[in-house]
Amino acid sequence: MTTSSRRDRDPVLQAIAEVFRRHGYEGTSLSRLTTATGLGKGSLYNLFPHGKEQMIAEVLAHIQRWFETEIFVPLEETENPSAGIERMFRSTEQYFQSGQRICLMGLMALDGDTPFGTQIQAYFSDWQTALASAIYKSGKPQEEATDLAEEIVSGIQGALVLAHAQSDAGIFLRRMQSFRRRLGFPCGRLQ
Amino acid sequence: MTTSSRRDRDPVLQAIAEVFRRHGYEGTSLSRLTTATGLGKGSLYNLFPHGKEQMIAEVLAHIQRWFETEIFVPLEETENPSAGIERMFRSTEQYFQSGQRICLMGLMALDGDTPFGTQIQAYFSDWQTALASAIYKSGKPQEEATDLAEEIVSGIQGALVLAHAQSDAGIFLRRMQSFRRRLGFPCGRLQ
DNA sequence: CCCAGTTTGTACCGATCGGTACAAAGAGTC
DNA sequence: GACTCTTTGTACCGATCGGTACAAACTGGG
Repeated sequence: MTTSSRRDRDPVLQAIAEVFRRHGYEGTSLSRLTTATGLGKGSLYNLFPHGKEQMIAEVLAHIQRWFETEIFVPLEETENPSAGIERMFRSTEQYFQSGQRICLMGLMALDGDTPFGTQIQAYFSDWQTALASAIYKSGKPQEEATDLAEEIVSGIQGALVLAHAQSDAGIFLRRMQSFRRRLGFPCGRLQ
Repeated sequence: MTTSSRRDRDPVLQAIAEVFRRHGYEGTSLSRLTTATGLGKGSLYNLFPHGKEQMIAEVLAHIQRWFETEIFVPLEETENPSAGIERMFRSTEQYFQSGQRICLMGLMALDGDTPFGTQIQAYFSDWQTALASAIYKSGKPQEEATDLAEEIVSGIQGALVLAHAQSDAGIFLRRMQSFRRRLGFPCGRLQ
């Protein structure tokens, strides 16, 4: 551990994540990873001794951590639930680059038999729980809060799918506005 | 063309489609296809001379055709828009096996650089257009009809993602009920 | 029953897969 | 500058990839 090691891991991990997002787990080959990161196999296997599986595991863990600290915790802890929810919308729009970026958790959820089922499950249920809690605190009855949270969390995933299918980021942003309206946030009616 | 040829294509195509659904395009290997179909490579390349790419192309075309005749056209042509919409919900629930089955179009939309972008685009915009038309005919203003159609089409995709992530088909069915409610269909409030 | 045409299994192709071995190069310490 | 320890590029591994060649087995029509 002379110089880099820890310091250089993060940007490399980010580049790797983007490859997984674009090609899925099985479509991500080591050659794609070497070109995307600019590192040779030697360096990659030095940083991630267990290869592809360690890479995807660390990428997923990194995503989970980011959402946890940046979105889920603020959602649950805020004393101003509306502000917390609005912050979630903004962070989400930013993270997914207004719909141009895919949700790797959602992609992995569809991909079938990964060994990360429980991790993916936790990601989505954490999100929904945190959001439901904030909506509940904002004054809606518990039952409705849970239902709205499910609607929004799944709706975000669907918006990403549709936006990507149509190559139209506007769809994603429009859906996000629709969720705000649904929660009674002031943001103007349609469009 | 002595016996089978045309007749046997369909069940084989169905088995192939299931493999694509479970593993994505890049994750679908010829060995998986041979075991899933029970056919050897020789037979597969006899039915689909251009290999994997022809298979996925025919699978997508088959899906497109099915939705077109079974859902989109009835949606647009019905004189009773509410009945047409309810029929769409039922067909959709049935097709996706109450959320246990994945939407291959949605998966391909996420998968990135496929040569089927326009086909995928058409699938979703056809769906949205047909649904918006039915909602409009049911009495909602055009602007709202378009928005609701976008909400529901993307919402279905998101419901599939979430249901698969949580291994809980109930999520999908609950979302579908929510859409019905949203359109003013009688189906009881929450749950 | 024979024969044209089809369907099938098997062997094989070069390319690429994920992963390993290891020697050369780099970098911090003294 | 010599000595560690880490990082890197390269060559190589067996396995599998998508795809082809082709002879044997099958099939219905005459």
